[in-house]
Parts: sequence; structure tokens; C-alpha cells
Amino acid sequence: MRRNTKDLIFEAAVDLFSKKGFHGTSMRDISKDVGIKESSLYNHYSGKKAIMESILKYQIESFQGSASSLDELKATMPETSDPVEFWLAGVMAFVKTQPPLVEPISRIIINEMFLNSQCREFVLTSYFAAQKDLTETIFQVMVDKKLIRECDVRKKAVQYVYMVQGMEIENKLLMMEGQSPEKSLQNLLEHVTIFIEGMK
Amino acid sequence: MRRNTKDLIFEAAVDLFSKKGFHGTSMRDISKDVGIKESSLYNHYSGKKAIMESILKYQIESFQGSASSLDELKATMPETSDPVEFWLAGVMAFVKTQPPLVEPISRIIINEMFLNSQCREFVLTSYFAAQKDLTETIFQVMVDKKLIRECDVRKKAVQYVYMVQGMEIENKLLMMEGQSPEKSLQNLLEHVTIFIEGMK
DNA sequence: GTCTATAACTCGATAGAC
DNA sequence: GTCTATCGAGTTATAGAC
Repeated sequence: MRRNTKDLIFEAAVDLFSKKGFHGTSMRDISKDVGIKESSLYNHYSGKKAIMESILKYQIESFQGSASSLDELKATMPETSDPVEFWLAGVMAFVKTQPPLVEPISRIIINEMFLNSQCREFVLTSYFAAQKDLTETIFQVMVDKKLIRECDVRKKAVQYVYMVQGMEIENKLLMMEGQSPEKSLQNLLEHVTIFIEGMK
Repeated sequence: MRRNTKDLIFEAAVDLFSKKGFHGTSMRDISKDVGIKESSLYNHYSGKKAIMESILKYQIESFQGSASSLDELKATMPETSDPVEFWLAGVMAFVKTQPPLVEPISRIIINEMFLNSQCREFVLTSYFAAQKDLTETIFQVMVDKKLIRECDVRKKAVQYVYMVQGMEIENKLLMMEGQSPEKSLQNLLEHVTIFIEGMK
């Protein structure tokens, strides 16, 4: 599958922004990675900000895609009496639906969230809020199925999301220091397990 | 108390870095805030990186100070049979021991942690690790005093720290969008309460 | 320790030939 | 849609007068 120049620019920008930050990356850096001259970039994007905006748009759409695929997920929820097994199956399914660029883009957005209001808005409304709603929904299903005990599902969901976010940041940092993705996933599963166990 | 130029540069840099990021702040910006010319900055710091390094050093020392003051804290732990009350007293005492610049510097460091390995190292070793150790210690005291039930205190401490970190990030973002600090503190106390309640 | 002046360089962006 | 050439502004940092 041949990729056009615009896609190549997009991918190079994602790679560089995630490694050196938005302000630390120059249009020159991007053009060099793509193999064209700086000025040629402007035939595809109106400027540096426009590239960043298209990256944000990609991430928002990826998230909306995941969210809607969760209705499908809900339909194919595993038939098990073990809440941990039930939950882990859901987590793994979710992780697998993420397009490949979602991970580095997350890092770009976290990097920019204190500086760029669009990134901040994404984190608060799409990222955090969607995860809370999703988690709450599934917890409610689990309460209904009596897989976990009665509780304030909203507050439990919020706590779960906070915990996962804190852990994700630590895992991202550890992976940059050489930790394997397997180890990160293992850590995630361990703490998720403990959390769900506590809800039995 | 008269402040010398070096301190003024330091404070201006903290303010600007936290608002516009390290790369988004120029030496010109800093000199303008201090009220001296650019070139005069170099009589106090060898360059922009040197300013950043002194900010990191300040934060590391602030954290070491808090950590040692926790031995004092442990000595003056409240005599109460309510674990939530016991814990909240500790949290509030800790919050109050933080020097004033710790908060904006945290934002600078979180901003740079994916780009600057020194920041990354600080977050992993000083910030996360110290909080885990501290929380574990206090949970153990609470188990010994039978304020909370027996459990794997290390893992509970790690989960607690992850949750607080996730919440802190959301609170920082919400405060940038206009949420009051009181509301953030209230949110923190609410979720901490739920967490500790769950350990009874 | 501050200043003026400037070196040496990088930045994002544009004009116009091919 | 790519290129060469260039602009104007902004960047860190240094030299040397006061």
C-alpha cells in the first residue's frame, strides 16, 4: 500500500512530537524525516499548528471509534461468573481496538495538556470523561449480574479511572527507561485484578 | 527581606516555565520579567539549562525535606480510632509542609517528563517512589493500630498513589479551566475518604 | 553586576521557477 | 507537488565598555 506525502508528514510529525515535543520539533525536522524540503510541507498543511490539530482530530476519532465499538463489546461480553475474568476480557478487548498511533499521540497530548487548551479539553472531555462513563456502565452491568456487590458505581468507576491513569503515566515513563511492554501490561493487569477483587 | 537578582530570575523562570513550558519560554521573557537585560542573566546562570537544573534541584530538596519531616509527623500522629480522620490529618499536614513553589514546579516537571530524562528520573525515583514508601509506612502503622484490616499494605499503597496521581492531574487541568482550589481539595478528600473507608 | 552591541544560528513561512 | 532562494523575526549566548 503506497502512502501519500500527507500521510508521511503526519506519521513523521507524530513520531517527532512524541519524542521531542511540539515546540522542540521544527518543520525542518519533519521535512527531513519525510525526505522533502520544508517549503513542500506547506502544500499539505497550512502550518505547524495545522499538523498538531490533525493529530488531535485523529485521536478524538480513534476514541469515538473505541467508544462505539464498546456497544459491540457489551453485546459479546463473556459469560463467566468470575468478575476479574469478566473485567480483564473487557480490558484486553479495549486495548486491542486501539489504532497503532494512539499510544505515541497520547504522549504528545499529555505533554501539551498544560500548554494547549485543545489538548486540555481533549483530556478532560474525551479521555477522562469517556473512560469514567464506560467504566461506570460496565460496573453497573456487573452489579446487575451480581458479579460484584452493590456500591456507588459512579464513584468506584472514577477511582478506577484515576488509578489506571496514574499507572499508565508511570508505565509510559518506565518504558522510556527500558521497561518492556509486557512488564507494563503485567503491572496493569495485577492492579486491575486487585481493584476488581476488592469489589466482589 | 530583600531578594537578590538570582532569586528573582529563579522565581520568574518557575512562573514562566509553568505557564508557557520550558521550550516556550525564552531568556528574553525571563529577563523582561526580572527587569534586566538578557545578557545580565548570564552573570547568574550559565544558560537556560542551568536554570532548569536549579529548579529540579530545588524540588528534589523540597521533597527530601518533606520526607524527613514525616518522621516528625509520625511522632505526632493523631490519637483517633477513626482511620479516615487519622489519614486526612496526615494528608493535610503533608500538604502544609510543601514550600510554595512546589506546586508550579510539579507542573513544569510533569510537562517535561517525556522529554527530559532528569525530570523522568525525578518523577520515578523521588516523586512516585517516595509517595509509595510513605503511604506504605503509614498504612502499616494503621494496620498495627488496628485502624484498618490486615492486607498487602505495599500493594494498597501503590494503588493509593496511582489514584492520587490520576486525580491530581485532573485537578490541575480543571483548575486551569477555572475550577477553584477548594473544589479540587474537596474532590481529593472525598476520594481519599472512600479509599480509606474501603480498608476498614 | 549591569549595560550595549552583536555574533551565530534556528525558526515558521512565502514567492516563484520548474 | 516539488524545488531553490529568501525573508523577517526570534533564539541562545558572548565580548567588552562602564
